[in-house]
Amino acid sequence: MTSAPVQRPAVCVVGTVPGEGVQGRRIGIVDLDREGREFDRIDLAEEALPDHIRDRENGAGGEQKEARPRWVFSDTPKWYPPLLAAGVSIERCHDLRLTHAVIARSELVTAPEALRAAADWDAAPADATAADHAAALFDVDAGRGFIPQVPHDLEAALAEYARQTTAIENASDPGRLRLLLAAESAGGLVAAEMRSAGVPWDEAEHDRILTELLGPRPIRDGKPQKMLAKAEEVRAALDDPRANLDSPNRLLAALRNAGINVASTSKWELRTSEHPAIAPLLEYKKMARLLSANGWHWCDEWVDEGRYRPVYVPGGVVTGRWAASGGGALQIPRQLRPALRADKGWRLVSADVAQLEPRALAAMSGDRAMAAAGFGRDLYSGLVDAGVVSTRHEAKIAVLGAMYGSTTGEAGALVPRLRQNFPAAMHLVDSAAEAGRAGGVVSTWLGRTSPPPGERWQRLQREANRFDATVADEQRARRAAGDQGRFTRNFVVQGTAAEWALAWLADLRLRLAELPEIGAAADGGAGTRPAAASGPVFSRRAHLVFFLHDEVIVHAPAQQADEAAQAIRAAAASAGRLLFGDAPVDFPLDLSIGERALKD
DNA sequence: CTCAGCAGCGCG
DNA sequence: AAAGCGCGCTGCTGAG
Repeated sequence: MTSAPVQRPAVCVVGTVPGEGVQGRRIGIVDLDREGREFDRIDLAEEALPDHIRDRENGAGGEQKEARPRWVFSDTPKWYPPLLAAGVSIERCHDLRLTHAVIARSELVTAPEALRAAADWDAAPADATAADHAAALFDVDAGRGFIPQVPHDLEAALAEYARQTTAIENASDPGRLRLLLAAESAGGLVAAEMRSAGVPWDEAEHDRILTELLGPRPIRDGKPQKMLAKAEEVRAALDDPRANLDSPNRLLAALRNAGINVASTSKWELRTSEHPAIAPLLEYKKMARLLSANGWHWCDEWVDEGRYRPVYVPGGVVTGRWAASGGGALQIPRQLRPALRADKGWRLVSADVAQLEPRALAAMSGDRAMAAAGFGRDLYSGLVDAGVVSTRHEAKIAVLGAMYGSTTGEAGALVPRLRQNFPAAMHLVDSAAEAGRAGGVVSTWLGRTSPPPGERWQRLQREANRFDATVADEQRARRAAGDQGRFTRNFVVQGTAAEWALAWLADLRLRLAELPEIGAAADGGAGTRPAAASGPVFSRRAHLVFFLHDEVIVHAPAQQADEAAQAIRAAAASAGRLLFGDAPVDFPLDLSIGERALKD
């Protein structure tokens, strides 16, 4: 056995190294101390990596738990899924691609030049789907449609890590940036872990819902019977037996022929008509949507052995929100929520934050009046009680209007009342909008910076400033400036809310990992869990299975559900303190424990 | 035939 | 007659 290392690494940089031995690819690992100096370097076969990392995480060789290193990865989706598949999870990482994306653009970074020059780090994430077909893409589509990946070799990782470290150290506020980057990287781990664990999904319940609403599953790709019947109902009401309901153009023509005067076939426009064809048509459209987006075909493709495994893309939205790339994780219709169902002997603990974005705004702007209006209660009702508006509905319209930049209609009429009552909050979003209108950038609370307007935007502004500019030129430019202003106005709020949510997620992840593993007996005995559905990492304790902007779902053994709920609450409180210190803003949760993940 | 762009609607 | 942010996905459409 090896003796305990004299020095404990703060950071371990992982990457591929040249030289393919008989055992396949080799992986290098460089240990850095707290000052970033290299003090050990090893290399090993790729197959040996999971065991090596497990040993280091478990403290083999005398390392204490507190001494777990931060693993530096080129791209978490490239390195972590194989570890999870081997039953290995890690505590902390530094994702070079995610970090690069933030700090190459952050206003907090004072010397971004070296980072920006390293353009090969400015790439799309490795995507499981793309990776599967990477070889084919190379052969067939070389140079076209190929998603560039970041470098995965050790030397490139070391060089980029050094550049990033320097940039962060020299930032105007390194602490804030480090907080953001740690949360961002932790998000990368969570996304991989959630995909590995999967959302427990009751396929029979899903089928039951579809059958109830659409009729039994049709053989082959036909339309289900209730949908066909509904279509006939519409055609009868239109007195047009050949009307095509699936083509917007032809549907519009059919509606016109029936004397229904609408300019488009969208929902809100159809609702204005009283014609007897409208009600069944709206029902038909809803059915068609359910069938195509989350019907049987979707279930076949995305649900396997009782687990729904969407692909998450952390940092996929410019504001810092996550995106999805496959499986539609961000748009599961509420109709289908009952299909989320805990395994036997387990529970789903679901929690969402009430009015996260306005709370983030109150906190970051230090608006004490707004914070007080929401403290310990529904923020919208708080606005009514404070006499700012007269109904909860008005409060919601006004607050959303303030954050989105509404100027007309009901929202436009209500926003000035917020400006009067919450000057600090409104000044923050108004300033952000002004910066955007002028072509500038804005930053979130922790330092994520908005992308500057593009070349098209700059051209429109130039054209409007020429001596021979037409009225149309000026209109286009003004319009584009307004759009950019509303974007930056919303960016600071949505982005800061996303930071709070990431901090919540990161903290929760660590708390859940501290919960004890339940014993084999407590696992429920025979047949309680689909054994193949998730790896050993997630089969014995509460773990995250779903995250959607301001909402988490934890799958927990029944006897651990209360502890999981407590962890969710504690993590929310911790996230608030971490970001906003002692600011008098709270982030109350709606939390429920049950076999299903039903809200309300 | 492929494919980018759009409409429409789901989510926050 | 939909105003006002950020997304993804599906199916239709018109162009090549």
